[in-house]
Amino acid sequence: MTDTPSDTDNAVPDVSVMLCFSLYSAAHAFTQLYRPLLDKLGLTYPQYLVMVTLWKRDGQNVKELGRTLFLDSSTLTPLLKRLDAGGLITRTRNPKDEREVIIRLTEKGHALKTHAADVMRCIEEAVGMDAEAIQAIKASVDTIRDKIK
Amino acid sequence: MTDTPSDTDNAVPDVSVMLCFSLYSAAHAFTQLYRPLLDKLGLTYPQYLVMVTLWKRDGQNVKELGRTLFLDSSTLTPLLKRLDAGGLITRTRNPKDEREVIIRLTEKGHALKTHAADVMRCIEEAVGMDAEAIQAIKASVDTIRDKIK
DNA sequence: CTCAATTAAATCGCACACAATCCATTTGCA
DNA sequence: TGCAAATGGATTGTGTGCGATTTAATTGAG
Repeated sequence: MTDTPSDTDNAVPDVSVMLCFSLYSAAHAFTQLYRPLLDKLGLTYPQYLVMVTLWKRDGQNVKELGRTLFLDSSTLTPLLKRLDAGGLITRTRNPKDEREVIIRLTEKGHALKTHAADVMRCIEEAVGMDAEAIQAIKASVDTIRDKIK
Repeated sequence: MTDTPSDTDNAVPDVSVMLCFSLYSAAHAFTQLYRPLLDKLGLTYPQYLVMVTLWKRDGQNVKELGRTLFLDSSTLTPLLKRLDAGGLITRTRNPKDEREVIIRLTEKGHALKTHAADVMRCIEEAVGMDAEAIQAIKASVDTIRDKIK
């Protein structure tokens, strides 16, 4: 029996060497970074992602939003209800196909886009890397995500 | 008014160009990849991270686990209670400092380590990249996480 | 034309995350 | 020594995520 300090087992990988943990903890760190900024807009981070998606293209249904964000209706429906309750969006059935629910920005929801520009600037500043370096990392991460999806 | 297809606003960034979204979606993709493998062990992904940490070094308190995993007691306490209920760990106050709760693997918790090796092999195979490429990406992601922490 | 298969949302149950707060123990300084 | 500050966990409340199931609308094969 070798007596190592604090019972360390060197045959077992630490979480710190696992790529999945890097992504897990980095994603959480970003959520934390966004939180104080988004608090001012009354949004959570996933709600912000939905708003960004709608600012880009208004009038999408739940399925389309889900394809973009990799989320399904069991996550989106309650989230969208909260945005609705906050007066940022409306949810109406598509008359052409009553199965679909079309999400549309309200005036208030549209107006919030102005403040979002500040948020993005703050994030860029916090990351503090040039656009090329960021895009290179992003491309690598996307490659892995698409491989395991 | 330019009439673009589907009301697309090109002045707004899509989530697909945001690094934070890449990390967010890649982290979720990993959780999905792990799920069927961990289901066989009766673990969730965060529970697995705790077990990996304990397999590496047994007998840590909640604070230490939290520092490693970037989680606090409000997340860890309920999670550890579930591992306790599942017979994988024990939770006992430190007699030297009654504020601390020491987490120790049970026989059953220790035994699970054997199966974990299979899990890791499956994950590596699914990612399908050489160790060097993975470590390069991991290093970049860690750099960003540490910058924004 | 009809009814079974498919599709889109919603619902339910469980397990994270995390801010805010509370409680018990320990520490440290006046 | 005594007591306020600090520390480690636990608790509460809100908001995701997601598997499994349900409901309603549409589609398509016979």
